Amino acid sequence: MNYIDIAKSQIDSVINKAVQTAAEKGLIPSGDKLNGIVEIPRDTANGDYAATHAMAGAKTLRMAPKKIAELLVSEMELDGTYIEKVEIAGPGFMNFTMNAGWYGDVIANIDCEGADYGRSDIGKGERVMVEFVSANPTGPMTIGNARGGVLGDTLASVLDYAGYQVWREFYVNNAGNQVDLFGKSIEARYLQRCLGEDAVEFPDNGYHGDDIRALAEKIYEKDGDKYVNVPSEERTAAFVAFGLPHNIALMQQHLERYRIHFDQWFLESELHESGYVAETVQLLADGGYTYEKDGALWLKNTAFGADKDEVLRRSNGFYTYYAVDIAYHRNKFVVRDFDKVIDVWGADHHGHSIRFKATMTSPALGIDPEKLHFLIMQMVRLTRDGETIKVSKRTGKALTLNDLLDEISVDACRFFFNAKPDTHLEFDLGLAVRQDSENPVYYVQYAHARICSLLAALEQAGYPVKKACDLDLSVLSGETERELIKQLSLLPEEIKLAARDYDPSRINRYVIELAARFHRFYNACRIKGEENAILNARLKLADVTRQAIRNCLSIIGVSAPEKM
RNA sequence: GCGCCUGUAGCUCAGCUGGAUAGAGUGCACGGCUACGAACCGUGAGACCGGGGGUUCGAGUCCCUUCAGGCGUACCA
Repeated sequence: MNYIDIAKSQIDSVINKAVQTAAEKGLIPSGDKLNGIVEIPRDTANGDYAATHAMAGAKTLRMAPKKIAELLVSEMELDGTYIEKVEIAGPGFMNFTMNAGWYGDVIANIDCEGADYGRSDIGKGERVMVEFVSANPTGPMTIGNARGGVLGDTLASVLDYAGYQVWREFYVNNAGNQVDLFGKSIEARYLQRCLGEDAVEFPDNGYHGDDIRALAEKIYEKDGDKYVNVPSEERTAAFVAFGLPHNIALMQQHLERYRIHFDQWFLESELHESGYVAETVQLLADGGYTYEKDGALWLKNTAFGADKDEVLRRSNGFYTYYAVDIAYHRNKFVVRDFDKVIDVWGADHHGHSIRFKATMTSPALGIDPEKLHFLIMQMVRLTRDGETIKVSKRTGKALTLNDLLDEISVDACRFFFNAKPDTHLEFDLGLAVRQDSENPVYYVQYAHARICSLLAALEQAGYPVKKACDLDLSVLSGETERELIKQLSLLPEEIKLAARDYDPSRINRYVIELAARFHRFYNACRIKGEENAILNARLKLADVTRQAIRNCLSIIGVSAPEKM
């Protein structure tokens, strides 16, 4: 249950009935619905909820906002609602205060829903795929993947809570140019290992990382110099066949460490081998959306509104990533029939996403482009002592995800990287180690641990937590108590908004505020030693807060420790 | 040049479909455990919301323009 919705809809209907009554009595010109909204005021002095209808209706009713508010309030029927009182303030706000019954029911509801508190069915069981990370298997994952991983995984959890049927997928680029380069890079290191550093030149644009040397070394340990005298093509093929599975297994291992688990690792090679890429390109050609130029096959993407055309098949006969991507998305929608697909991409792909969206409108593909959403996350800026560090996988200077996890706990890392997608995230390496004490994740975890020991201590003293329905929760009328309950009531709404806006970082901000309000309550209100009615009610409040924090941390993929 | 993202307190960032006196955290200065966890709480100082126009009862939020930074604009992915 969403007690925000309940309160808002009650207020909305009370206002609309008042408008009708006033119109019937001839106090206002018409009984049309007024356009205002019901919102939660920042300042608690302005009540629990505020309605703007009187101000919004000033023009159509040709009356002063305050006058309208006075009229409406005098015609309001509050019986049978959660509303305790209505006050008029400021330029014409109608401020509503909820009664103790509402506050009590918020707690009783959480008590009843438990681990499911926050769930809703706005997703209606639609099947949604979240494709994320999808890092090239040519090297280790970077700090950018650390961000994309948390973003995708947490978004998937949010969508799950919002009632979608979620599928997590990793797209493995195990074919194409970069893989060739990968093979040639290992080849060069291998030959250098066998014949000496100066024996062969390292390929232009090759992968310079130490991981490539390590792969060459592994091959040498296993097979010695048996590849020195075989044709280059055969040699690189063997190295790729060894290197890719090795790297993919490593990525899986590191992502599991990062608490990310995919439902599927989809291999690009399958699209080639099944002939699906060729078939998809043929569809576009048959539709008349392609042309040949300089020996290559081009897609008339400008016909779909893009700013440029794209090469689908290079003059050397190989398909481009673009053609393969089209085939992959056709597979997602046409073959696997997902209702919605979200691709989490870095900002360095945003130009591609715009052009790709245009391609998706092609009638030849049979895809509804509205079902595809790109979540573009901005780059992580790595700095050390305020200076920006340029990172590149090719030069091998990137800080890897696994290195990062050696320094920072998974909890802190996941919490830190669950930031708003469209902000440029700054990550200071000098601060990385200190991140432990600075990261707000510990603030939230502390609140959880605190509640756990509190409940344990009180239970030991003979005060176990009771069921909400056996308690008189109306005694929770203090300011810190009510502020905490209000925050608790907000969780289902927050998850809904996070799902709607594809912004799982809302959960971070929500749970920090929830922890803050608990700490405030805890400092202001004693539990032990109070008379039984108050003791039991406050204990219950602490208990449902623990539950809500737990649910949030579970969405973010952060542990909820009972002791710290 | 064109396209996308960003510009809010010293620093890192919130600000929901326009709403009341622009908020946190951190840092700084103070104060709070003979009381359920002080990894906590409270008080104070700190903001021409990048600049300039416009829309209206009302703009950090919408529109135009301008400046600054990031990322794109490959027969790489």
